Amino acid sequence: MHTDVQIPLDRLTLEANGVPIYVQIRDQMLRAIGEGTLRPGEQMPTMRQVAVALKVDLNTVRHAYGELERRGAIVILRAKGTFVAEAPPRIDPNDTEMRVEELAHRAIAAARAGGVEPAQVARRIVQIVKKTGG
Amino acid sequence: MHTDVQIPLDRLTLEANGVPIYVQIRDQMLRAIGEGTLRPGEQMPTMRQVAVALKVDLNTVRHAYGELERRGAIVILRAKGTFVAEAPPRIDPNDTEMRVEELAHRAIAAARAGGVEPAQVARRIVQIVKKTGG
DNA sequence: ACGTCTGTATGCATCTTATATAACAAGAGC
DNA sequence: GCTCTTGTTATATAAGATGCATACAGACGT
Repeated sequence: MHTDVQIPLDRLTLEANGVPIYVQIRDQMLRAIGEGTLRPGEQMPTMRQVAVALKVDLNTVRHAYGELERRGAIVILRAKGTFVAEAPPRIDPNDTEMRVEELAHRAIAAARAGGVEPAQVARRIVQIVKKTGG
Repeated sequence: MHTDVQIPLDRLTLEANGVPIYVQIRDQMLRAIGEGTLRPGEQMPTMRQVAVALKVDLNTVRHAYGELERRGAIVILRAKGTFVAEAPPRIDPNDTEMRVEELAHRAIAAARAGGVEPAQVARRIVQIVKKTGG
């Protein structure tokens, strides 16, 4: 095997700032996916690859990947690997509505906690999506 | 006794994202100080005020304040209160911008993972913020 | 002196994080 | 079939984070 997914492996870093390791991994991966550094369907770095690269325990990486899966960002396939999730089919308009609501509130909370104007984040989202296609 | 320091107290929020509480408090305070919302010499919210406002243990707040002191951001005076240091650590000018970038990308990833158009979430954010004030 | 506000400190219980080790299970390729 | 890779699970251990309760100590205003 040599389909090397090292693109995001090199960017992975850990800071000793009190933030749990699995949170740092989870958030950095999430960002990589949002950026398009990792594209839908693409293989993610192996749990063991990440564990070795960051010198952390396999279970810690699993914790991070588990959260990403619960959020629908990735799909974990036993014995095959983990992959960036494809856009799931959304048929129920009501379901979509609620999801949007929740996502919006989450984003607002995150922005405020980060000392940032939510509207600014919203504008940036539109900007990025417009440029990258969405 | 009423020199109200509630300015930053209202802005304090806690997210259930795996980041330790004391880290969230520490970083939000650090930012408030760095961007001048809390000015040098000004009194900080009392540890107990923060504890009550966030419904968190006093020791947890103390942990956060302890780190702020070690970083030279604040000065703790027993029985008197805690105050913003005269020369608090400067904040990276690009900090806000980088944070926006991070938040935007994460939001995009979260939206797509939920099968939702990021732009739709962005619109809803603006809508909510406009109504609620922010 | 007294009461009240401030930070400081301790003990205990509980949950979470992280590591280390080890084994197990399923797909892919030879 | 065998082997390699991948994720999965389990156990033990240590350290850290959080809460709750309780107490202590110093400064200040009256």
